[in-house]
Amino acid sequence: MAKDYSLNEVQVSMSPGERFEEYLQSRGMRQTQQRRALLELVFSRHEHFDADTLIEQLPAHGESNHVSRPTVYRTLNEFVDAGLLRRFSLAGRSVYEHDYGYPEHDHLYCEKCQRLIEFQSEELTRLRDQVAAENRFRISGHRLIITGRCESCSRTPRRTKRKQDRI
Amino acid sequence: MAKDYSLNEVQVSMSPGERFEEYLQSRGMRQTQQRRALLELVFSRHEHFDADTLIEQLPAHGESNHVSRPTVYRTLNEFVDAGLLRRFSLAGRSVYEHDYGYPEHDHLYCEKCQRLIEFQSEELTRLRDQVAAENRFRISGHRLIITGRCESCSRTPRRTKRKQDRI
DNA sequence: ATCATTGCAAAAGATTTGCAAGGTC
DNA sequence: GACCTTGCAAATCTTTTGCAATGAT
Repeated sequence: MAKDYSLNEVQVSMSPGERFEEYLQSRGMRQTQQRRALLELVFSRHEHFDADTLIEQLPAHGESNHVSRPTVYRTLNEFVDAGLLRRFSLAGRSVYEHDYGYPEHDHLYCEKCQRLIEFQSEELTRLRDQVAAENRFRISGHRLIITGRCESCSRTPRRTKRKQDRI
Repeated sequence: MAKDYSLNEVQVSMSPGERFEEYLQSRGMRQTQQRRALLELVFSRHEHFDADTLIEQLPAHGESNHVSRPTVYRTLNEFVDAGLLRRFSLAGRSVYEHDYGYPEHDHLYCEKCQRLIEFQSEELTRLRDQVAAENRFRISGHRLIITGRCESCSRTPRRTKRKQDRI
């Protein structure tokens, strides 16, 4: 299910931390405890996450390395700005994933277990470029989400009624 | 820019109104002034819209055929449920478009003028089905959004800094 | 010392919900 | 008349912001 990260890794010269440091310096911004803690947490694993999930995984309010909610949001925006993370909207909220050093890919989204499964397709890139050319459109990116049920959830009876999905 | 609706129209036996009526009856729900007004407005033109835009286009508070905000949201959910409208998330809010009787398509999204341009691609459907098959994934639908700049916005200098997009 | 950053509280934007009054079948 | 719907107000959820205190360079 999870893609083989190393096989398709894009060549990068800096670690996410180094790249972020450069980003901060170039803008007169500062290294802080909070930014370091979040960078570490975010790049400690390769998963999709939203702001709330990230906050849950942070040390609790009061413990060291805790980061307040507004700062989490602020820093996620910085990561996106710095090209470290990519963001997209799913079911009404923002979902984040690694961007820096990670190959372009798209997703299968299981409406039952809510899991995102990655896949890569060069054909899609070609198709995308062709459509854009036909429409004289200057591409900055794309996002394909195929919705449905993953293999294991297909074996299960119909899902129970849940809050309507807003893809 | 706008697709030729009639050329690719899917064969349908009922009008949106008839279909919605059937949906209501089958669930013991009622025809109301508000549902009629919204159905009429929504199917009077083929455009993408969000709840707020729709509300702006409704008769003002006090005039006949006005519909309250909560009822607009409730009814949009019903339209989606009834298969009349399709919904997706763009820049943090829900966008709606005709579904019933309208062919499957995808979008180019101009980050500058925020316009959605439709396109159809059978190749994409094939690609999607193939990816799903490879992952033993049972498809219910998909959504491809190509972001960038439309032709006319490409001729313009860089866009001014705006609230970050959350595709 | 200067100026960016944080946390708090509060605001803001989108959407939903409880409930009493009103409308539809 | 039964019971679904509406509108209002208020709640909820996600994300942002003003501002005084704190921290980084």
